[in-house]
Amino acid sequence: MNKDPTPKRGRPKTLDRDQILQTALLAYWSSGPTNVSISDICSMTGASKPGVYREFGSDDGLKKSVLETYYDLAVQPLIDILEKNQSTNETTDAVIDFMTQDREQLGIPQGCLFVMMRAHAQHLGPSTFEALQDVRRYLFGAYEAWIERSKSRGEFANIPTDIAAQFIDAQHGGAMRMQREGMPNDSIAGVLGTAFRVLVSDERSGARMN
Amino acid sequence: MNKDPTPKRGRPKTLDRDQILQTALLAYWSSGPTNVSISDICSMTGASKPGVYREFGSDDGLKKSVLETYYDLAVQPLIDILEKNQSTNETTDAVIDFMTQDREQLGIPQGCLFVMMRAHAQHLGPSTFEALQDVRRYLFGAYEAWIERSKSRGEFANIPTDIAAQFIDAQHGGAMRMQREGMPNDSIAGVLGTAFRVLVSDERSGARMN
DNA sequence: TCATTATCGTACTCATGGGTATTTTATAAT
DNA sequence: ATTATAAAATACCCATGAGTACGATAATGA
Repeated sequence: MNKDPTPKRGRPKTLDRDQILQTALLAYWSSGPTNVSISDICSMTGASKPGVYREFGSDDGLKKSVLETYYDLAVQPLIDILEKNQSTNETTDAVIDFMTQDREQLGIPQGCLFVMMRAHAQHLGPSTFEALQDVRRYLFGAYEAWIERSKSRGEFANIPTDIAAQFIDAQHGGAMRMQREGMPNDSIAGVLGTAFRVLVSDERSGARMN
Repeated sequence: MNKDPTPKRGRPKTLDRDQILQTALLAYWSSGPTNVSISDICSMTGASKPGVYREFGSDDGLKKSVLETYYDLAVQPLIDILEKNQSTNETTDAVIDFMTQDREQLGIPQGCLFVMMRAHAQHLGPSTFEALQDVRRYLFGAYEAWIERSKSRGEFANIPTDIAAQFIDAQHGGAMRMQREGMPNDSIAGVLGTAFRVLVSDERSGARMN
């Protein structure tokens, strides 16, 4: 991959930043962001503690970088679904499918690291907290833009945009918690289907009566 | 109150169990159940560490007792609202009012200890976890009984009872998270009002179009 | 008065976890 | 070859937090 375009002085780096990020991401995601220590990550990756600190500065710095990685991996795809210009019903269906994918089959942990980090925000350092707020802003921006577009097509119920965005966020958080608590994905999809029915404008409701 | 009906042998107990429970309850509730140590509680109450361990056995035992206290204080009142035989719309309004009370004014912390403990379940000991499952069962029992009663009066939408119960639980969790994140109570009430609209049977909907 | 009983609280142990001081080693530039 | 540079890792520091050993103390009962 990286053919060292500018060979640097000093001892060459052997620490694998990406491997640490991936390992930490999976560990935080499956065990909870506050249940994995730097030492744990070191023993999982074979890296040394000072190596990790040289690369990420602190626990806070590592968590922040992991959250950024997670954003690209799992949040942006959700935003992409919202930005694909489908009908409101098609979008809600696609969002439900996305949230209730079979994680076992995909080899990724249950739940959502972003949602977990929000629940543990008190335990996180300042830069992770900042990154968390950024992700929140991006996501709400995407929700609100989607809602506005839906409204302009007359496909959205008469709900203030900010309230509707909060509502969607709450359903997402609830679904991710249910998934972590072991609820089957089709039950979660049932709850989400019920919830999202409220978003569709009254003339069009009944289109999804599963 | 307690006039020592059977004066016991040995040095009389000076440790104030109730004071510790109340202090721990408030501390867990406002700072998060995993952000308060036994030592913290000792310095807040003036109790000694061995005293606390004599009384509650362990950190886990204390948290379990606190959760039981919290149940009586904040969960049972919600169940009481559900069991008061009002119309479905009256009940949802009462539930929304209950969830969006001005906590500042009442002198109690934002959010819900039960919801927080669920989010931090991985950090809790086995007996607290058991108690948590008990509370969950009681609450879901109350949700489902209320839904069934509503359905028998023809006031409830055509949603499977278990799915509807999960939906209500998700709205509760979302509302409590919003409150902790500083969202104003009337906005939270707006989200809840939107959400609960889906529960009312179609013939009757429109009764609450705030 | 003296034994018995049960609680009290100081002062510990032990493990964990974030973070670092220090020495060693591998490279590039002179 | 020698010097400068940057990264490597061992072995530590320090704070915190759960949990306890143990001697002191305050009551009852004989």
